[in-house]
Amino acid sequence: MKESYFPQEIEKKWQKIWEDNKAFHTPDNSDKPKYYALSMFPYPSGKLHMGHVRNYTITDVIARFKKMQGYNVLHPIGWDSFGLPAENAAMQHGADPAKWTDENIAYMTKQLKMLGLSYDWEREVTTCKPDYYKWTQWLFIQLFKKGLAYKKEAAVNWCEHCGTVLANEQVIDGKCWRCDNVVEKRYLSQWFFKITDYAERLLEDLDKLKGWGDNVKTMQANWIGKSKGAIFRFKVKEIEGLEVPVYTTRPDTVHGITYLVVAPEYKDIEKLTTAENKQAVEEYRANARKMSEIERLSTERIKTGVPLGTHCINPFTGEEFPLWTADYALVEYGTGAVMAVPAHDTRDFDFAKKYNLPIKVVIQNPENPSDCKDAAYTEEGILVNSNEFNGMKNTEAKEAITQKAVNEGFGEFKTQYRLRDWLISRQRYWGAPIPVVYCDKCGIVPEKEENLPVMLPTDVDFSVVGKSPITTSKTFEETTCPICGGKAKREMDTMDTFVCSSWYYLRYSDPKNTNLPFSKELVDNWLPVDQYVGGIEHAILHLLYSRFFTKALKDLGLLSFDEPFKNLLTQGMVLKDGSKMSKSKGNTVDPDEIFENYGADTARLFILSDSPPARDFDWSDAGVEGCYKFLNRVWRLVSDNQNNITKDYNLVFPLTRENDDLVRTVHMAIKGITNDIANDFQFNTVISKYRELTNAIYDWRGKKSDFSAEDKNVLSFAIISLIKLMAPVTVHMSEEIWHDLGYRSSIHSEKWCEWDDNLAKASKITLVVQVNGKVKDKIEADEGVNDEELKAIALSSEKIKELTAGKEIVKMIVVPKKLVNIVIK
RNA sequence: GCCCUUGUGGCGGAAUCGGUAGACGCGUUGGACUUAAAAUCCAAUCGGGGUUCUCCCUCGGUGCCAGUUCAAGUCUGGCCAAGGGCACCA
Repeated sequence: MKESYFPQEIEKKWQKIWEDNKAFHTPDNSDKPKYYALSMFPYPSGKLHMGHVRNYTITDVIARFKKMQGYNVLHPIGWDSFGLPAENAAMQHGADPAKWTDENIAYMTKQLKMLGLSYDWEREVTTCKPDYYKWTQWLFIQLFKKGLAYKKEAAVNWCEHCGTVLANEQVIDGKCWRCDNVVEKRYLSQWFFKITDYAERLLEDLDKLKGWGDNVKTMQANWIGKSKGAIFRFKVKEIEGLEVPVYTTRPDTVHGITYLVVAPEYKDIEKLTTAENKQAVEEYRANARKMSEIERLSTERIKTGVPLGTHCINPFTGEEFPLWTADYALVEYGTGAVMAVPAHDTRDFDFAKKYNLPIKVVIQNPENPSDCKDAAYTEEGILVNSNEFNGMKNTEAKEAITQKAVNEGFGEFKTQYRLRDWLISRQRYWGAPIPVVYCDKCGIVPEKEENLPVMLPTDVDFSVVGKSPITTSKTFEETTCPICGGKAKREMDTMDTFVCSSWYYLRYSDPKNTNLPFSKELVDNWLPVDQYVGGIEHAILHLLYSRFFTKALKDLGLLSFDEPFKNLLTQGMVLKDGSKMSKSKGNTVDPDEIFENYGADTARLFILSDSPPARDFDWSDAGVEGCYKFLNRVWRLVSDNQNNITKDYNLVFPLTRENDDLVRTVHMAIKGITNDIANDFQFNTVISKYRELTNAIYDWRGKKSDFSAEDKNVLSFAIISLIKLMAPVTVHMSEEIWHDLGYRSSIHSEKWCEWDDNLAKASKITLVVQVNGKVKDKIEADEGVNDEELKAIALSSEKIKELTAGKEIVKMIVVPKKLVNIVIK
């Protein structure tokens, strides 16, 4: 064994051996129970960043730990390789997106291997390869046949910078999630997945996800946005047979309506506008169209609107009230029309104040009645001015009033969701083509399954501006109809990359299947994912889409489970000097440099050491240095003592006192480390326990001048246990030391260390003696003493005698083997 | 406005059940080794006060204010702050 630690040499050597031996290949058939550990797969952007390093290290340690615990572990990796950056590179540098992507994958693969990750490379999946996107297209067709994929004309989010539409989930604060440019509304015919059909199940099943954090679950619940209320239909006074339906969560306030608002884009708005009001309404609508989404949705903005000139009748009161249009009503939500009750809604109140509309109070707090002249009353209360409902609690009136509307035929109970259907078509080249053709005779027709994949054309011109490069292909658009065989045109849009990433974790179970995206047997065998690890930024997007896909594929009979990810760990960001690492701030740390200077084991150890995985992690050069020093310290511990370490050690009890203590310390470390990993993967405390154990062995060693046979056995036990406990983290160093100690097989196939509960505790206890809850003394006692003996020991302490002299002892509380509290008066 | 998460030394963070607050590390300070440096090792390190001063005693302390309890970082109620999510969603 070398005297000094040379990580670069060791790491290269073992990486090659593991690769040559296919050490991390996972068989489908095994007697062992399965465990599926998964990191969110990367976009091949070019180089790994520290966020990747953290993500993959966490999952790798979990995978290796579970393997040592006796599981058949599936730990795959792949590439989310469709998407705009490849296409932008093509446009800027004239590169071929496929080639650009391949080169990035090659480089990043090299980096992943340098990190010593235990991937089964035979299961690698790349979403931009035809053998993968064939099945993305096939799944699209299955969804289409089920009515879950459909095309419609709709107001959609358009990003001018990216030249494509976006899903609602990809618009953050009115801006594009990728380029941060302001998104505008356009009316376009686009492909959607009917995720709204699954709104209730997606919401309800969140309760099943015990292994997910509440933050992610509430984000999803908010996004789905379920609310319960009522639909009321109001007859229009001036137009026979025309009704305006509204959705409200406050049916209890229906007697307080003083006007009604429809969105500027409301479908019947032209019919509802009188000739005198037409010009003003048209102007208002034109203005609303021009406004950006951000401006329009700003809650800061003063509300505006114009009257339409027509009126509705409130069937509960017979009162007439005017119709207005105002852009605070949203066409996409509810019915696009709102009943306005200014007395009990702050938005309606502001609007009524501005336009001098009447305010009618119908809910009151009997203790402290308000006339609602200065502000809306939005709390609970008792109904007034509400005919037969007067005196009823408003919470009860909600149901009673809706029931009346149901009975009389002008309303119903209604549950409403905010979730909209998922817009999946993109006007871009580098994505999976939507496998659909347009035939003049047969209409919209899916491509025949045996013709899949619909290949991306390669004869395209990336220099075009203002349209998708795919439209420049001379071969792509013209095709024949799969039904009638006549001339037909292909769909020119490709799919959102989030479609590709919504099922990749299923493909890993059966990555080479050429007949199906995966066999039902294998997917049911491996899934659900036991531990998924990734960034919080996917809390809604990817995780919601994947849950939807799983449920839809279950309904299609392709698999048998309805949630894909049993446990989810959302790791925190990697920061430097308190802020997120980014190129623009110039505070990035290049993983390559760390590997080169310190080795992957140091990088792995450090990125796990300072913070629990879910929290943000502050990268510091001093911290890396500290971890490197620790590894050197461990190395020296072994190399300085190698003559006294034997792999065939044999502990014979009883041991001498000091040796007994060290053996107990090792057992405590095994127990503590195992429990810390089981308890939400607290790797930071795991690593502190590596250090404690190392310190304990050094202390023990410092007291020895020569070694007895027993000493050698105990030292061997301690050091070999330490190396094994560290193996999931410092994968190369542990393997090297293991072999230096004479073992032939890989440490990573070893069984995880076990502890004996009788030994995983100190032989002596420190009895804490409190008087009235304050610590007054600490006394060493034997581990086996009972409660009565502890009381006696406590009372025999000189200090305690002094403090209790002349006082009455009211009672004594004993915490077994720990503490005695003496209560005195 | 609503929802979620988090508040502990100079810093990152420990502390299964309510039972010794500050593990482990970083930083800092002092020391050993060395011609010197690097590396390594040893020691100290929450604050106030006291003292017979390398020992030791005492009071306070986990965002704030109350409460429950023999005992609260931990439980309950009410606040405050930071981060994140949603938001003219009727």
